[in-house]
Amino acid sequence: MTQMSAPLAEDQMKEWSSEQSRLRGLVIQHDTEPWQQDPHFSGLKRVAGVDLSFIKGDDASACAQLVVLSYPQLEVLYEDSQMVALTAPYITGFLAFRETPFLLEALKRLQENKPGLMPQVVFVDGNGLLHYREFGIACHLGVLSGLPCVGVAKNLLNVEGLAKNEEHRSKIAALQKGGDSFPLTTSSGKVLGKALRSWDKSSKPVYVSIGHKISLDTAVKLTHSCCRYRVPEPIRQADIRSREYLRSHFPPADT
DNA sequence: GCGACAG
DNA sequence: ATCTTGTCGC
Repeated sequence: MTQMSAPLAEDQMKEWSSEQSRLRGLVIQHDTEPWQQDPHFSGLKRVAGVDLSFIKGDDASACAQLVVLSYPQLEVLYEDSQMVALTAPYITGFLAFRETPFLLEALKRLQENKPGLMPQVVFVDGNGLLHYREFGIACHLGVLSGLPCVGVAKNLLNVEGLAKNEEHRSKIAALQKGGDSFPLTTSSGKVLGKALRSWDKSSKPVYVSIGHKISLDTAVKLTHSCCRYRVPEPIRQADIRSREYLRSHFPPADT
């Protein structure tokens, strides 16, 4: 009889690593949709954002959020908040194994309840190809859902020589206005993403990378076009609404 | 060995 | 991710 046992953390990470390497080959790094070819993204009507928010002392309970916004108006057309019980811990490089299952469930609910509102592209809070094994959560969600995805991280993941060193800070300082960007090139010369000044009033950039079914330049341009503030509106709305859900359903513990 | 490390 | 108010500036 085959015995199953909870793998040690290190073995679990090895399994996850090979899973990421396997799925990495399924990522499509070019524009596959008609609207992506158009200078003004004509034909793009719905963009989504996903995020998970947690309660302070509980890292196992979270509110999984999916929002669909109109484009280019960026008004919320659909919202889904769902409390979920996470099983996987947060380990840098393996964020997808912790959060993706619940994001896929949210997309599934959308498909069943409002199929007409299925998004044409999903913004994910985190990285895509800008990852240790070039398969961050944006790629993971993209490959498993089949939807075009863009990864937008608020902090730089230190992969293959990328770091917030002097040279990096210098390049950031050179970003003059919203829309300006520079490539994030690894020590081996590969471009894994771009640092983007998402709007005029932010000195701190966001890190954009390919998730699935979109080119890097299109992802950067689209991200900029979805920014009212530093963080793309779809992700920002998902964050705001999931936190609001927690505030109203799980009031801070009193004395 | 030490530090760094998406959310 | 989360703990946290006001404050300075456009």
